[in-house]
Amino acid sequence: MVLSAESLAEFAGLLADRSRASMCLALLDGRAWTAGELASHAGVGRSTASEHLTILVGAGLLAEQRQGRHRYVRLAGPQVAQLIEDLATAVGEPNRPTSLRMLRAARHLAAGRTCYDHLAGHLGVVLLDGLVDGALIAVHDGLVLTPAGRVWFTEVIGDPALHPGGSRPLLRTCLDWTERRNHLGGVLGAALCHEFTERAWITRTPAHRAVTLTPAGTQALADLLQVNISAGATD
Amino acid sequence: MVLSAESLAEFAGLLADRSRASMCLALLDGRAWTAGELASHAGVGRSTASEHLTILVGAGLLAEQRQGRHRYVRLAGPQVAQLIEDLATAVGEPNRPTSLRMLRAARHLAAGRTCYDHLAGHLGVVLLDGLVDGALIAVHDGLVLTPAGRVWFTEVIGDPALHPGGSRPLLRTCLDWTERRNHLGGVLGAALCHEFTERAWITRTPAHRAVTLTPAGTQALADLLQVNISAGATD
DNA sequence: CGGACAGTTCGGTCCCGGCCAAACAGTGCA
DNA sequence: TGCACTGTTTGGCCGGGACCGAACTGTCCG
Repeated sequence: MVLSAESLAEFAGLLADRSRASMCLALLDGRAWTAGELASHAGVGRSTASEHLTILVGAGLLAEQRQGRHRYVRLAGPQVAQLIEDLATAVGEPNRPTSLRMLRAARHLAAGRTCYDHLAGHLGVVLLDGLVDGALIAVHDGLVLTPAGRVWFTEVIGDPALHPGGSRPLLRTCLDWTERRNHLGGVLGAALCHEFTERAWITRTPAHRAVTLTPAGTQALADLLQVNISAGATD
Repeated sequence: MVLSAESLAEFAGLLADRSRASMCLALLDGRAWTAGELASHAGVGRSTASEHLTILVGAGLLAEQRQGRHRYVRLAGPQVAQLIEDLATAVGEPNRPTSLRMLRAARHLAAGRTCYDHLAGHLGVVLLDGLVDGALIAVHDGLVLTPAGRVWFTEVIGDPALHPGGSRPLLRTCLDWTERRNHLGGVLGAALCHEFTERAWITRTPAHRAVTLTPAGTQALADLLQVNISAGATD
C-alpha cells in the first residue's frame, strides 16, 4: 500500500473537529478572517483558536498573512474550497434551522451566496441556467464554452480572463447543497462573481456569505441573459 | 449556518482514524471483505475491527451483508469511493515505499489496478488515451461520447449498458494518483472493466487491487484501440 | 454432539487532544 | 508613556475514543 492510511487519517483529522470544521466552513466565503473572528465564530477561546489555526496552516489547508497585530487567515486555494464543498455535500441532509432567526438567515443563504469565490445558491443556479439556455455554455458531462459564449464572456469580463495561466479549469460544475443542482465554478465562475461585485450588481452582507442582487443587477441579468429574478425578494 | 460544523466534523472523523482509513482504502478495490480480513489488514484485533465496522456501516459509508458466520462489508457505492479517492488525491505526495517488496508492489499497482470498479494506473490512463485518440470520446472540460464512440461501446459492452437508469454519469474523469492524469470512470468505465474481466483480458491478483493485462488483452487493445502495452512487463 | 472458527459484547486501561485561564509579547492609538 | 487590544505560550484538567483480552453467541463441519 503506497498511500498510507496514516496520511489519509491525518488529513481527515484536520476537519474531524467541531471547531476546525466550523472555521473552515466560515472561510468558504473566500475572505480572510482574523483569528479572533474565527474564535468567536467557533465559540472557543482565543488561545484554542490560535492552536487550531497553527495546525491548519501547518497542514497547508489555510494560508496566513500577518498584518500588524492581526493574523489574517484564508483558505489556501480553490482546491481546498472544492474539497470542503465536496465533503459538505457528501454529508447529506444538513441540520434543519431551529430558530426563526436562523431560518431567515438560511433562506437568505439559499437565495444567493458565494461558494469560496463564485456565486452559488438560487442565484448561482439560475445564472448557470441562463448561460446554458442562451447557448453560451453547453452541458455534456462537464461544461463546454460555445463560440457564442466566448464572445459573451469577452464582452462581460474581458479577453484576458479567458486565458488564465494556472491549471484551474475554465469551467467547472459545482454541486449546490441548497439547490441540489449545479452552479458555475472554475475560473470563469470566479471572474463573473468578481465582475458582478465590481459593477455593484450584487452586494455581500458583511461577515456572511450571503449575497443580494441589487436592482441594477436584476436589470443586467435580464438584459444579458433574459433571466428574471426579483431583487432580493426571496425572504 | 445551515450546514453544521458538527456534522462535517463527525463525517470527517469517520476517516480520521488510522484503522478505519486503512479499511476504507482496502475496500477501494470494490470487493467485499470479511471483518477478519480487514482486521488483519489494519493490524488490529477482531474486536476492535468489529467496532470500527459498526461505526462505518452505521454512518452509511459501508454496506454489509451477512453470510453464515461471515460479515461481508463493501463500500456503500461509487460516490463513497469517489470521495475517498478525492481525499486521497488531496493528501498529495504519498509515502515512498521503503522495502524492496513494497517497491515491487507499488510498481505493480502503478502499472494497472482497479479504482473501486473501473481501471486505473498506467493501464487506465493509456486506455482513456486510446479512446480519445480514436475519437470515441471527446475531451472538453468533461468527457463526451462521440457518435463513433457510441457505436464502439455498443459493440464492446452492448447497448443496454449505454442507457443505465441511475444518476451516475456515463463518463467521468477520475484523477489518477500514480499517473497524475485522468482515467475513465463513470458507468462506462465500470462496464469496460467488468467486460475486460469477463473476457479474461485482465486478471486481478487476489486480495489486492493490482490488475495484470493478459496476452489476449494486449492483443485486444491493439485490435480495438491501436494501443500497445507490453503484457504485464512493467516490473 | 463437540470442536473449530467468525464475529460481538463488555470491562478496563491508557493516551491523545481539545479546552480554558493566566501570564506574556507585540502592535496601535492617544 | 501608558492603555487597550490581538494573538501566543504554557500548565493543567478532563473526556472521548482506540485498543485489548476474555467471555459469549452463532455457524459450519466431522
